[in-house]
Amino acid sequence: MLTTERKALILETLGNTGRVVAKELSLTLGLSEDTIRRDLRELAAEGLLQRVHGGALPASKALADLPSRRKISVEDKTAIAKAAAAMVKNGQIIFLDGGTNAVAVARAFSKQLSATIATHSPDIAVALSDHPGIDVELIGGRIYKHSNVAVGAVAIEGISHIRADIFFMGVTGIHPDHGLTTGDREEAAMKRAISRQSAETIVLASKEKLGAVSAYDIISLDHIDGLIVEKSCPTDLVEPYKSRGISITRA
Amino acid sequence: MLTTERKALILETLGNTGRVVAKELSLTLGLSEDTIRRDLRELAAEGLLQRVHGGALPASKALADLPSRRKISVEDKTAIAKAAAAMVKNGQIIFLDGGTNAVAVARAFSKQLSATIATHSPDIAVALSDHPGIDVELIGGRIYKHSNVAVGAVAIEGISHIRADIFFMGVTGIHPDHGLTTGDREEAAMKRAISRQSAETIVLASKEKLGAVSAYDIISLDHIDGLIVEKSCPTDLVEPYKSRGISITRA
DNA sequence: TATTTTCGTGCAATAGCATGCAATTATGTG
DNA sequence: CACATAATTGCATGCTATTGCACGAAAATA
Repeated sequence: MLTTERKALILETLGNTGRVVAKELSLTLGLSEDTIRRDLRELAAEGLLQRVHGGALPASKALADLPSRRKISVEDKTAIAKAAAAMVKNGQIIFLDGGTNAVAVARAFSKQLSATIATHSPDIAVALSDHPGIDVELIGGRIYKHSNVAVGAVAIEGISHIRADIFFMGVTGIHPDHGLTTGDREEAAMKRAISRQSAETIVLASKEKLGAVSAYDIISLDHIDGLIVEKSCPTDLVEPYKSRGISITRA
Repeated sequence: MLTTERKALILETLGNTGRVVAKELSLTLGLSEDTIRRDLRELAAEGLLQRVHGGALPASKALADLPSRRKISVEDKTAIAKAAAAMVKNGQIIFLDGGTNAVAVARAFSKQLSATIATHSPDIAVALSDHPGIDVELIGGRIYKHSNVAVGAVAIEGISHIRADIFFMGVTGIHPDHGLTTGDREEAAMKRAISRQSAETIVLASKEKLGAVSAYDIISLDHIDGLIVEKSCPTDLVEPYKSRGISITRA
């Protein structure tokens, strides 16, 4: 049995049944579990499936999609979130982006904090609903399913009436030459509009975002004021941003 | 059974039914309660659900916030919700109120339904985020903590630009003489504004609301078109509304 | 208050994992 | 064809994750 053939078979099985188990595969195919595990590891590295203890699950299914994204370095994400949350002072008005990073920031706010959080993400609004000191200003609009945030003309209009002290922005790519980018045009427009209304724009950049470039431009690096990265992030990766006068926070 | 798969299943069950019980899960899945409890604890740590004694509730705070309210006849509520959801036809524009009743309606929409749902409740938006056929139009504004919905001038303004086919309204009181009432002034204003923009206004009235009166008027009975009550509701309680030409649906 | 159910923690057994290594089998290359 | 190189595979090793059980604490219930 050819390796490639076997991998195709694994993916096919996964597609049909929604899951594969390493042990079962080794029995079915008459190979050691080690080989199967190796295959699974490689397929996972290619992003074709999601590796879990005991086997694998589909990579793309909405059900499997979110938990896997969530799992990418949970500790690091909360570290970034804590650092961001600590920057907020009482009485400030903060714009919080959508996305898992931003939800982590919302969760990280101290219960003593008293501030106003503006957001176009219902998830953020829900996450903050039991926070006694925080006023939430929700931006309405058409909900863009892919990332569950409000977008469109209504949302842009809503943003234009708020001026914030800080905008905590999530991105999918930050690159020395190409600046900030994200995978969706509408979202890019939202981020751009929010940034314009904010005194400071600070980017939440988990490791995998540094040096990455996505399809749609948000803004150039000139427009951002700060960058929060993990402590574990290599110095040379952030150097290009530091030299442009962007303040780096290591969380 | 893979651990990850199991956790996904728990979350799915939670999404469908609004609650999970540790003991039931252990029986269903053939695993010890310890394992289930461990899963629930971990999911809670990730913020994916809210752990409670005996099981777990959805993470969306405002929904689980009032477990006392929730305990009041869960089946009846989903029956009302199902009846409401069944009234919606493809292509319609629906206004959904905030509150537990309305969230139940959102959950009850068939996966085949293709419609636009406008709402000033982030909880509704989140509940509908994985529904493929539904466009969500979110109304922004200041979030009113008590019930977790957008209120205020911005919200009223947002409503004024949408015209809906049906408004499913939640109330805290419906009375033959005093009409529809609710416990908060801002909310009353929102409901009034939404009702004005909707061709039909239908009230979701679980048993305990009938004959009850709260502090703030919403609108008189003349302005409502339908009433959905539980099947178990005594006939004489709904008679006053029927005689005024309001169509009664028993769920 | 008394009783039962549910929790959380520590613990041990099992299953699954990554890594390095050696043997075998393809794949080039002269 | 001969030889070197690379890929593939299974095995041994030490490590991690998962699970069920026991036991005392906490919470619900009567």
